[in-house]
Amino acid sequence: MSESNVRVRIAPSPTGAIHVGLVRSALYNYLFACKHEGTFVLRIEDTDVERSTEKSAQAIIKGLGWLGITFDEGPYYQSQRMGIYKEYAHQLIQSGHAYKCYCTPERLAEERKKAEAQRRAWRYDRRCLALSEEERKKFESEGIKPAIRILIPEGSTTFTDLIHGAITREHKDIDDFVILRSNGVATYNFAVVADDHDMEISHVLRAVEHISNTFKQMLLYNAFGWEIPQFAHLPLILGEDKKKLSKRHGAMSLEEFRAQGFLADAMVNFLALLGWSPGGDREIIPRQELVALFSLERINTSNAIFDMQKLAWMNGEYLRSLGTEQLLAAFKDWLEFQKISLPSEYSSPEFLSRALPLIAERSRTLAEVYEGLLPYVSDELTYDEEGLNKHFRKDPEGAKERLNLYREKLEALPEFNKETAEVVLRELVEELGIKAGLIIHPVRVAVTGRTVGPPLFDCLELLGREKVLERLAKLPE
RNA sequence: GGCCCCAUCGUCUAAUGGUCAGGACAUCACUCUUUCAAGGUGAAGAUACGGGUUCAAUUCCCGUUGGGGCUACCA
Repeated sequence: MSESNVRVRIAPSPTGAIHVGLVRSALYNYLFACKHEGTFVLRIEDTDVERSTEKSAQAIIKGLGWLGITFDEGPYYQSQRMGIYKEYAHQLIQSGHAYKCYCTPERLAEERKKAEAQRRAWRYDRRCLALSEEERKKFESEGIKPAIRILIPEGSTTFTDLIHGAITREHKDIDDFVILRSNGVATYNFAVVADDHDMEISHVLRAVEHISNTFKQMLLYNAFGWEIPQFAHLPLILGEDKKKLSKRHGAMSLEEFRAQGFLADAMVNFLALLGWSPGGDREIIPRQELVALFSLERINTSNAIFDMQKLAWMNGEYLRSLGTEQLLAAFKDWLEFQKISLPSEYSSPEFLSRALPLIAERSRTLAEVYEGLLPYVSDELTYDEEGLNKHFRKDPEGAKERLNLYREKLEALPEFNKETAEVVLRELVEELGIKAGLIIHPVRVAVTGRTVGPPLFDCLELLGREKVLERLAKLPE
C-alpha cells in the first residue's frame, strides 16, 4: 500500500457521551491521515439498535469538529448495510468457510458454565459442523433459526503490528465465533471486516484492546481472500486509579471538558502527547507541527494515566498565549456552550477586552475566567470569610476609617482611573504613616469580595468610580 | 483458568550497549510582588525483581512479580 493511498477510519458506537479514549484514537487517525494526505472515514457502528441514537452520532461529529478533527468521508452507518453482511456471510457458507449452527444460547451458556467450573477453556464444540441435511431440516421445521459460524482452520496467525511488532496466536485458542446472529444481524468482528474491506481501509489505528479481535478479523479476511490492512494498536488511557477509563471516572467526556472551559487546541496538544512523543523536550506543540511530526513509530507501547493537573497547566499556557480578540472569541463560545448570558452592559467587547486579559492571566480554564469575572459583572458580592477575618474583624473601626478616607479622595478626584486612584492612595498612606497594604487589602475585599485577583488599581478602573464608591460605602461586617 | 499486551521519578515522557539517566506536570523552598497567578532560581524524586549475553545492560534474551486487555448470537 503506497502512502498516498492512506485511508483510515474511526468507528464509534453512538451510545452516549464522547469518551476521551475515542477522541485520542480519532486524533491519531486524523494526524496520520493529514500527514500522509490520506482519507479519514467516519463509520457509525449502530447495529445495537437499543442503545444507538442519531443524536449521539451527531454529537460525535460536532464534538470532534470542535477540536478541529474533521472527516473526509462518511458518516457511513452500519445499520444501512445489514443486507450486505448477510450476503457476505452466505458467501462464506458457499465457499466452506462458515457453517450454520442451531445450538441454543441456553445450551452454549450451560456448556460454558460447566467448563468454567472445571477451570477448563471452552471452545464451541462444532456440534453443528457435520449436521446431515435431514437433521438440518428437522431444526428448521421446529422453527429454529440458525446462526452462522466461521470455521477456524488449523494453524496459527501472525501479524506485524506497527507499534508492537509481530504478534502470534494459535488457532486452537480461537472459537468458531458467530458471524451472523440467528436474527440475521452481523456481529461486530464480521461487520468490521466487511466495512473495512468495502471502504478500502489501509491502516487500522485502534485501541490495544482489539488485538485479540485482530486475529479473528484476519481469519475472515483470509476466508474471503481479501487484502488485509495494516494494524496499529494504541495504548489505553487509564484513570487516576490506573483503571480503564469508564463512567466511574465521571468528568471524562468531551462535553464535560468543554464545559469546564478547556480549549480545543490545548486538548489536542495534551491528547497527542498522551501515548506519543516527538522525541526531545517539547511539550507545547501547535497543531500544524503535530501533523508534521506525527509518526506511528513513536507511539508508546504502554498505557498512560490521564493527568488532569497537567491538562490544566497546559490549558493555562494556551489561555495566556491567546490574543485579546481570540480570548474574547473563546470566552463567548464558552458562554454560549454553557448557555450563560452576561448582563448587556458587560457583554460589550469594549468592557470584555479590558477585563478578560487581566483575569485570564490568573486562570487555567474559561470556567475560572468566568468565575473571576463575576465580581465585576454582578451586583451581588459575596465576601470571602478569610478576607473579612484578616482585614476587617481584627480592627473594624480602623479599617472603616481608612477606607472612608480613601473613598473621599476617590470621590474628589477630577478624573478617575487606575493611575489617579493609585496616586491618592499613596498620598493617603503617606499622610497616615502606614503601610500601603493596610488600605490595599481591605479595599480589595470591599470592592471585589475577594482576597485575590488582578492588581487593585486595575480592579478599581474596571469597576468604575460609581461602583467603587458604592461598595466602599457599604462595608462588609 | 486460557491466550495476548505492557513495565524509566507520584504522573506524562526523553535517552544510550559506556550519560551526573534529561525535560514537563505535581510537591517543597527561595525570589519577584499590594493579593493571586505568571516568571526566575533551587531541592527532592525513577530504570519493578531475579538470572543470563557482554569488557560494559536501564537498553538485548529468559524467568518472576505487578498492571491491563480479550476469552458472548456486546461493541
